Amino acid sequence: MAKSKYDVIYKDLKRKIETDEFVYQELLPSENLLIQTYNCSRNTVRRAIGRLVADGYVQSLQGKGVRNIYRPIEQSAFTLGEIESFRESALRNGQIPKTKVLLFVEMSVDERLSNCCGFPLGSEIYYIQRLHYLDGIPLIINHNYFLKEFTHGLTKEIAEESIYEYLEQILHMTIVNSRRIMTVEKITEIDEKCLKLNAEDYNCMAVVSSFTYNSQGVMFEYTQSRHHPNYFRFHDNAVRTQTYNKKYV
Amino acid sequence: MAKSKYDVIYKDLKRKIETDEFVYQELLPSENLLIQTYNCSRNTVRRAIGRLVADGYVQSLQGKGVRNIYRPIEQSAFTLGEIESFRESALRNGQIPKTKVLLFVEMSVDERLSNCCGFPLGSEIYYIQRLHYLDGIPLIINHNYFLKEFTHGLTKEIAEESIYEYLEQILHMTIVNSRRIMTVEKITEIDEKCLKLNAEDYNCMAVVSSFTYNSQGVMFEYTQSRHHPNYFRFHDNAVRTQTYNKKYV
DNA sequence: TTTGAAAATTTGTTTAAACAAGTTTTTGTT
DNA sequence: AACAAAAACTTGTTTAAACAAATTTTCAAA
Repeated sequence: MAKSKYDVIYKDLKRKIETDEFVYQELLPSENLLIQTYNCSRNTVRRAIGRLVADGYVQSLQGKGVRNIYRPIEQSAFTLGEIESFRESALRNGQIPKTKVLLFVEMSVDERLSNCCGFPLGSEIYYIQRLHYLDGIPLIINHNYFLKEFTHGLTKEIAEESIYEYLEQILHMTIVNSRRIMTVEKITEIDEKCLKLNAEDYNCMAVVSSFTYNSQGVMFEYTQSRHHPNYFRFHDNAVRTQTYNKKYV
Repeated sequence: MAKSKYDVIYKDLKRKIETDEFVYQELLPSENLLIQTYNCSRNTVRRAIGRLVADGYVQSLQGKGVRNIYRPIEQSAFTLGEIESFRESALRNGQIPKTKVLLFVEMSVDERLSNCCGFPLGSEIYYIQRLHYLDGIPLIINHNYFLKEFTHGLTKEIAEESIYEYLEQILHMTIVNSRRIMTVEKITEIDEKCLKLNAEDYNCMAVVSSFTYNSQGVMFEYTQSRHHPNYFRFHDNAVRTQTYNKKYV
């Protein structure tokens, strides 16, 4: 697939950081050098670096340079700031994903559901319950609610593979962004049974609620992902915006 | 404080979105119009919009425009992608923060601590336990570990107010970025007592581990924030990077 | 009225240039 | 050798311009 120049540079720098081609705690080559290396303009190389900063791979220091502060993290972590299907995430980490469809029904939105997900009352939807395994261990129960209007033709078979692949490649839907809220909630009987949890041991779990939008600005998916507390791990990097005077060291 | 132009535009657009000056689901004024409004270049206005996209406030659609998809969220939520002290976050949400210092000691890093936080064995540190209240309710227990080398002169009194304010304004430290990991963990006796938790009710809690870096690339702070499960709420927005062919709505 | 091509409009990418601001190195003077 | 000023180098901000790509609008022909 044709890529943009800054994306190629971004990925190349990222790789060089991850493979220790750039030394930890050292400065990356200066913008001027990178411009020569990649034969591009300053803006383009700065755009790539900007993404590395957001990723927490480097920190950029006026007058000094760009310092590599990347440290490898443990596997199996879900990284924030990206929309990935379970399948994509697992494959990225070299793990073996398996998905079992517990429930696949068509229904319309009642008041309770409308309140928690925001779909209009009476909307026609697909409701899918899926259990996700990683390397044979049941880790996540997903409750997916898809607006039928935008996801025609979903089947149980598709749900066993990858729904996003179907939406993007077959229906040519453009998935734009996803708002997520993480909370801790009590486990239910379903959680207990499916994830082999023991309330004596863990009576809570991590819950990620996602609200996903297409290019029409419509929220077409609401998903509640209920994670085994022992395996849940979310990563994030925050950049401090200078509130006061900078200066020093 | 002197601000950059794009930051002024960003904040102004953000305000106009939050106050419904721009209609939900409608397109914002085109870049050309914004250029006239703010009397700036296209790059500058695009930089501001880029931040709104990252915030999940708008979605930007080639050939169409920039659509307002902002929905107000409940208060008391901690938003990812920013480094904020408890105090800053509370004040931003118009809540009354209170902090009680449970423990303030100077110590050196032992093997157990070195393993979980990454400080070199034997480093001199401040170890601070603080209980944070919001509107009178105890919500968070923080275990802060600061490298003494970079945070000289910390006192219990400062810890009762704002440590970050001290580091930035008095020591003129530049805090750059913070890596965070969210997990769910068993509650301890301290948690149970301080947060008035009941193991029958909740035997787990949300834990946010932060690794914070200064402008020298040194991780000078490790903090474990243990949140009351009932009040913990983390927000995030993810932008889908097109994996396949776009095309269509 | 419908269809389809052309034009206009919108966002996306890339280059170039200038100046500001912070840090490091060099240089010259004492 | 020590100090201070100057120069060089680094990232940060802003403007300008050109072209690409996607969508919407216009308009002419059927």
